[in-house]
Amino acid sequence: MRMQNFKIQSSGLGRFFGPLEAKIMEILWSSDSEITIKDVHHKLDQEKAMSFNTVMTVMNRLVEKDILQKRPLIRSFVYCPVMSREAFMEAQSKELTFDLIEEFGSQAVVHMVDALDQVDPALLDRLEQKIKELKKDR
Amino acid sequence: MRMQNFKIQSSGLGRFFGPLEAKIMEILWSSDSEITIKDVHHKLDQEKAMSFNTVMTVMNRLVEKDILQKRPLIRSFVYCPVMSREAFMEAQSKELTFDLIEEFGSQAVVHMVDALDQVDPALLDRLEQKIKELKKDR
DNA sequence: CTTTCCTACTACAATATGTAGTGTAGGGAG
DNA sequence: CTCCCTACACTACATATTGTAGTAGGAAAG
Repeated sequence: MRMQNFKIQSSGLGRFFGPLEAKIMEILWSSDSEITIKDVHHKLDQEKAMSFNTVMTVMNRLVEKDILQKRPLIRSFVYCPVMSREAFMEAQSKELTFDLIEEFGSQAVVHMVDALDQVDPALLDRLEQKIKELKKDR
Repeated sequence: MRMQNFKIQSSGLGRFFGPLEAKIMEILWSSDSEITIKDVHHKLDQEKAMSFNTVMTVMNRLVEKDILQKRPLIRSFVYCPVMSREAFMEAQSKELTFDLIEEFGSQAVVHMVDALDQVDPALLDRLEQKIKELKKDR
């Protein structure tokens, strides 16, 4: 699974997926086990009328992109995410953090401190601690 | 100017622009003053044959996206970036760092330490110092 | 054997980007 | 004063991504 874009304007899953894709992933990750298109369609259809085929197309595209797996079952298929939501978020966080530092280097460092301070100052302490831990292990 | 995407797979300006857009911005930012489509086309054309109109279209799209400015001159137009390359990178770095922390919170913090350590350990010291500075000012 | 249902295939719209042709207006050459 | 050249505007087409959905086919169920 290889994400292409981090959308700057969006938030949450919308940063990585289209709007419908995001809703579908939300449903997949919320359901504990494997799930059929029918199930997903049923949930989406309650919010907004939508063709079964629309859901199927998008889900199969997610399979092509290695974000979902598709397994044949009796007379049907079941779908499930290749990664858990947590693993996905973890992987993206890692990838993006690396990219950010590769791309912007020390510029990013300055902004990190500001950003952490504004979003949640407690994270600053956490970061300071993490740095100390790493240095101690040397 | 509002960028939409940060492309995870690319690097440099290619993270924010299409391939041709990136080359054009490269040229614009390399030239110290205002520049015509003709100039840009001339430079690009040496690498790879390309229509004047292709360059014009892409440059005018960049104007629509508020990335370039276009000023009428005698019998022609001159183009220049709305922001310097430095300002652009600075703005993107800031935006993305904020987004990253908003989106991933403490998860990002953990990855930051790892990423900094791998990309350039000296940045870790810089970060530690920055945190101390901020805390002292309280 | 027919109906129902799921899936595959196909198709179309909108947006983003790369690519380029045609049309046009106005300044400069003769 | 007329004609041409050039730079620009407008239009068009290709590919990719995403949302949307119709149609057709096959298999199961009755």
